[in-house]
Amino acid sequence: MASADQLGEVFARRPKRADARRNYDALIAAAQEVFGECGAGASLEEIARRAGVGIGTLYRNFPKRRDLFEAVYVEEVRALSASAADLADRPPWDALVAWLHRFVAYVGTKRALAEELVHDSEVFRSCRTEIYAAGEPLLRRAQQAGAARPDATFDDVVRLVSGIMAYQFFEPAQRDRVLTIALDGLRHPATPR
Amino acid sequence: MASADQLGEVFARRPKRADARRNYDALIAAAQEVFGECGAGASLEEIARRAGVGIGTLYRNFPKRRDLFEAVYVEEVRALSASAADLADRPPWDALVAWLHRFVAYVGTKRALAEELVHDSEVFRSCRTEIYAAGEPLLRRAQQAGAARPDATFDDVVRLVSGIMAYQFFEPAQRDRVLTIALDGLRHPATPR
DNA sequence: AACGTAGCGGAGGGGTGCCTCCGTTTGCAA
DNA sequence: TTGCAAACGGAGGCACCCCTCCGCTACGTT
Repeated sequence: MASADQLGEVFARRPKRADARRNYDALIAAAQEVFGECGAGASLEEIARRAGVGIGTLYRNFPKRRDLFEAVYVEEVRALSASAADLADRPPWDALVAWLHRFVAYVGTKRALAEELVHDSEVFRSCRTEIYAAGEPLLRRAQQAGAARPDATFDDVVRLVSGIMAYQFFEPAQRDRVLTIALDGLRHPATPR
Repeated sequence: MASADQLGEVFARRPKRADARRNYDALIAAAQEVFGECGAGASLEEIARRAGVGIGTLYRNFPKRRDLFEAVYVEEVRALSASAADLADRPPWDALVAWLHRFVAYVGTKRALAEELVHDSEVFRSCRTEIYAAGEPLLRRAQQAGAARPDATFDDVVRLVSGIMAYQFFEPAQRDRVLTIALDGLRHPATPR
């Protein structure tokens, strides 16, 4: 499967020597932080600084800015994709909603990166495939059970939810209220009107 | 009213001499473009370049980056706020939906700016007030007519819609489909479940 | 038509980030 | 323990951006 290959390939770039791997991981963690705070244009030197390594080390591991994006991105996708498996035994609608809740955590960091990567990246496409492979069955199951409207595609749902969550909510209560409204729209059958 | 004062004040900064006003307007138009493309961190020199004026002219009109943000922002709010009046004679639900459609155009540019301005800006607060004054009656009217669920606040609706629209949709058809799902959630009475 | 001044533009100094290159350090295999 | 290849780090050259300053331009008034 193409997607697994791509993700595995990125993962395999991880260096083998102990100190090198430590630095590599520190860089990804720092990048996750800094990209989250400053967006995709964040300073690479700041990332190296925060990871406690020299700028040269950053460039050896990630020769291009995009390489760092991809590594961070893949890291998050792995976690998200893995979490879909736990939900198989829940009722269809609940499983979908629960997974979407995990999805939003991932969207938080993603926003800035995605805009950068979306243009043309094999890795981005693979990640997309990976996520869709994890989430789409949940939607289909909910639709077959009559819990979700049949005219929504999984892509629609992703955009619906991620858009809402990209906004900062100062009150968690409001975030849940807004998500509820959106999910009510998803739950009901196609608008009769 | 505080909000009108604030917006008027920004508007009054517009210079009087013909050539100066031309430049001022060109700068705002260019800024709208460039901020839209590059986000809030866009290069001011690029903006001046694209407006066809010297960098000095930019700085005379907008001494601080924030001043330019505010001017762009106010410009959009004026247009949006004005457009609410046209909708008074439409049926409640249709009026709300129509206004929200105009709202999304405004959100496009806003995204990056808002994050910058939200921190502490009198102007930002005024604009918020202005928009809410324009849109909230539309929601209330729809609620009173039984077309919109009563437990949604206007703030909820704003976040719901702006979040969705902040995403880039390559296909307009999909954008409409997603918006329909969300608005269906808004239309139906509170989830019985 | 003539003039005073508001407005113009862009050179230039200071700062920051990008990326390369190479002398030094260090993990690990023998 | 020793040796060497892999990995490190940061100095430095280049590019771009921010913002100020001042000699020049041209608008609008009289």
